[in-house]
This record gives sequence, C-alpha cells and structure tokens, in this order.
Amino acid sequence: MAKAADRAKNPARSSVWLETNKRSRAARGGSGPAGLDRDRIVVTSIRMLDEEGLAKLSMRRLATELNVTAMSLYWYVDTKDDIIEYALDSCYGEVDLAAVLAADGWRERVRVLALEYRRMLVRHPWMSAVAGQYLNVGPHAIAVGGEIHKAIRDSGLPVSRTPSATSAVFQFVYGYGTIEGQFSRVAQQAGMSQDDFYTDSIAAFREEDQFTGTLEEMSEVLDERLSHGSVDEIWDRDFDYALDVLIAGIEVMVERGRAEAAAERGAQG
Amino acid sequence: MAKAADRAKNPARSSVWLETNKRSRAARGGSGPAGLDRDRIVVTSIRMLDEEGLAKLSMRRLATELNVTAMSLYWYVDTKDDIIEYALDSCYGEVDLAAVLAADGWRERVRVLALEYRRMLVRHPWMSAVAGQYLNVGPHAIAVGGEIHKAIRDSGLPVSRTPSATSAVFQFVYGYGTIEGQFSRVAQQAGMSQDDFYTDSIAAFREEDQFTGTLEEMSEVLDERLSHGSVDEIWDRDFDYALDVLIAGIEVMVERGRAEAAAERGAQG
DNA sequence: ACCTGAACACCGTTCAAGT
DNA sequence: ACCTGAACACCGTTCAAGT
Repeated sequence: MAKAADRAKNPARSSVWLETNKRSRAARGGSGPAGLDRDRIVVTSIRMLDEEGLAKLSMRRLATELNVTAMSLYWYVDTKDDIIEYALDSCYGEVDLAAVLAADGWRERVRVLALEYRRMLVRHPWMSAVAGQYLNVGPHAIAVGGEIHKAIRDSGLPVSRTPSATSAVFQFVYGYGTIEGQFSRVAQQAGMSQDDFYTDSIAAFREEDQFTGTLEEMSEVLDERLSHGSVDEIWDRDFDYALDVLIAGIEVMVERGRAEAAAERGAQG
Repeated sequence: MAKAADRAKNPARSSVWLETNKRSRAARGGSGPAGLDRDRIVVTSIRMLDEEGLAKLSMRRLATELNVTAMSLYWYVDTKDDIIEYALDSCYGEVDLAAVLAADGWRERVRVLALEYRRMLVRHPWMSAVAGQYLNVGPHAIAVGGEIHKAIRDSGLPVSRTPSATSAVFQFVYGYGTIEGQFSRVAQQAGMSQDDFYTDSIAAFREEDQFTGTLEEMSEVLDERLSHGSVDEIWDRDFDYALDVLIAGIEVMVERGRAEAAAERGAQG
C-alpha cells in the first residue's frame, strides 16, 4: 500500500501525514532485531543532512550509518521523500513555543517566533531548499503555523488580512534564514570564519570587472557594514530592523483598517 | 581546467560567472556540426525544467532532446550545475527593467519590481528551490539586484538600513512567489483548476481528525477567502496588501530616522 | 573543434527470499 | 515481523577515441 507510484497520482494529498498514504505497520514503538525504528532513522537523517547536506544523503549511506542495508529502511518508510518529510517536521519541533507563550503582547510574540524560526533554518540549512516541496502539515509544523497565525491575528488586523500579513512576516523570515544558513554553511565548507569569508567574497567580486558597473552603486553599503561590527552582529541587526519595518507596517494598517471601519459606521448611522 | 572537482574546493568563488572557473573555449558564438551551442542548451533546459521540474532534468534526457549524446554537453559546460546556473540567470533576464524605470517614485518602482519578480518565480517553479544554492551573480541577476537596491534607497532610508529593508521586501516576494508557483504547479499536475484544488485540499484537511485542534482556529479564515473571489484574485489581493504593509513600514522608519537625525543635530548645535 | 562509446561509481526502488 | 541479495532502470562524470 501507498507505494511511491500511488503517491505521485494524488499530489494534493501527498504527505506522510495524511491517512491516504499513512501505513499502519511500524509506525512507531519498539525497534526490531537490528535496533531500527523510525525515530532512529529520522534522527540520523537530520544529523547527516546537517553535516553533509541534502545532495549527499542517500538511502544506502543512511543505511550504512545505521548498520543495516538500504532495503531495511523501506520497512519503516515508503520512499526517501518520506524520510525528508519526517525530518522536516521534526525540525519544526525545535521551535520553542513555550518561549512564545511566555512573551508579552503580539509584537514580542512575533519577534520570538521569528527568531526561533530563523535559528532553526540556520541550524539546518538543507531545510529551506526542501520545505517548499512538501505540504508541511506534520504536527510540529501545524503547531508552529497556529502560533504564527494567532500572534498576527492579535495585532488587530481584520481576519481577512491576517494571512497576507502573516505571509509578509514569515516569508521574510524564511528567506532571511535561508541565505544566512547558506552563507554560514559555505563559509564553514571553505574553512573560514564568517568575517573572513565576507571580506574575501567582496574582494573576489571587486576583482571582476564585469561587476564594476552595478556593484559600484552598492559599494558604499558594503564598506559601511563591517565597520559596525562582525558579520554575526550584522545578521542580527538587519534582522531586527526588518522586523521593526514589518511591525510598524502592521501597526499602520491596523490603524487604517479601524479608520475605514469607523467611516463605514458613520456613513451607515 | 575548472573541473567539477576543482570547483568544490573554492566555494566562495564557485560560479560560472567568476573568472576562476570560466572556460575560454565555446563560451559563445557559432554552433558546431550538431547545431549545438550554449544558448540552445540553456533554452532547452529551461523549457524542460518548466514542463517536468528539477528532479526530471538529467544530462542524458537533455541531450536526447537536443539530438545529441550526454557527453557532448560537457564541451559547453563543466557540470550540470553550470547549466542550472545559466538557466537561473537567464530567467532573471525576464524581469522587465524598462517597466521599472518607467514607474513613478520609489513606491511604484518597488511594486513593479516585486510583481515582475513574483511572476518570474511562478513561471519557473523550479527556480526557488535552486536560487539559494548559487551565488546569483550572473549579469541579469546583478542588474535586477541593482534596481531593487536603488528603488529602496530612494525611499530615504539611511544607507546602513537599505540592505535590511531590501531584504524584508524581496525575501517576502521570493517566498510568496515560491509557494504560489508550487501551488499552481501541483494543481496543474493534479489536472485541476486552482479553485477546485483549493477547495479539495481544504476538504482533505478537514477529514483528518489530527487537524481539528489547530485548524479550527484558522477555519473561519479559510472559509472567508473563497467568498471574495477566485484563488487567482486572492493571490493578487494578498500580495498587494503585503506590499502595502511593507511600504507603510518603510515610510514609518524613514520618518523615525529623520526624527532621530534631527534630534542629534539639535543636541550638537 | 566538436562529438561519441564505453566505463566507473553511484542512485532509488522492487521483489523474492531468508530468519 | 523484520531484514537481506540480487536485479532494474536510472544517474553525473571521465577518458580515450573518433571525425
């Protein structure tokens, strides 16, 4: 049941989290003679993905890491995609929702959620490339999505506008976490600190005469940045400021919405 | 020269657009006996990527489409990654920068750029998964980046803040274009209209009792949406509103920046 | 200068067979 | 119930050889 071939026929419901595809056996619980179970598979996958990246994860290499043959894995999952979907949701579980609940007011809740989300993406740089390809409807992803929705809703925006505002905030966080994660991963691969990597990259671009036209414009910006701190500090500072922009924008739109609603009531009464 | 193995050793400069890797021969110009050249390779790649997605593009299938063997491609590019990097930059070339220049004021320029960018991502749903993996320093990508920078700079924000604000706006657009493209691609694969696919998906989720907890919260939002138009209209409406939020936020921060600068001058003078 | 055939070292997945 | 060996139909890339 729920073979890879079947899965492809119904993309709308194509997720390990939906009944149509879920397999009954081996879902969880005790491990077999080889000490294998789905949890161990997922945990090991995440470690390998963090260390070596998406491209290097194969069923055979994963199996070797677990002291088992590749075919054993297929007792616990239907496809390699399933493993990645489980890994994805497991990472969403790292978002500290207790810290969100402890935060005071929607602004602070949005900030905490954004920071937790960003940090998760940076810890697992393979996530961003993959998240868009799945429905992201695992229990942890749904829980995070629910908190995001509630935080934005509490701003006072009309219900019809919360999805849009949510999207503005968290698509930004997603994109920001993606490039930050990419940057730190590539720097690490090059065996450099982020600071060295930054200055080295800029130097490389300046050597290219093809960039002298357009990059000149941004040159003063690039120079200005490192004078204000390390690359790590710049990531934080830029992130905080962008959240300032977004929160200020939401505040304005809340006010506009209230003014419009009042005008409507005035016209009616 | 510039083999795949060499490339991996210097990730900071790992791009077909940087001298270190660029190969001199066959860069452009007339096609060989088989009618092959790099432009044809890139154009065909983009068509195949649009039609069948990233996973299905292989050197062998691409070569077959071009009536040639896979190995011929290696005369024009060093690796499969190179082809994707060329394809990526070629797509950035679809952004209509003339329309941006024709727009009046930074707000309108930001809107036109955002819309052009979003449309490009929806036309080529494979782009989002891939863009983060490369440096994106091809001529077209750089040109687009330059216009984005200039539009945001003209808002009057301090130079030190433009990268952050740019990131807020265009990471949002990137994320938004990604999920919109994903949605339309999956609907198309399922052979459904976007509207049918939307209602069908929601129905599928409602059937799952695991979602009754968290999804209940968002239920009213989901219902509200389709009463206000087609899925296509919702995509447009949400996008416009999110840009309203972002532009309003930038306006507020410009004001704050001016107030702070004035206070500083007052304290000094 | 441009293109190919054969080969290498990999993939994900299936299926029948083992314990 | 859980795990494996062998096999299928693929990959990207290299290298020596063709024209």
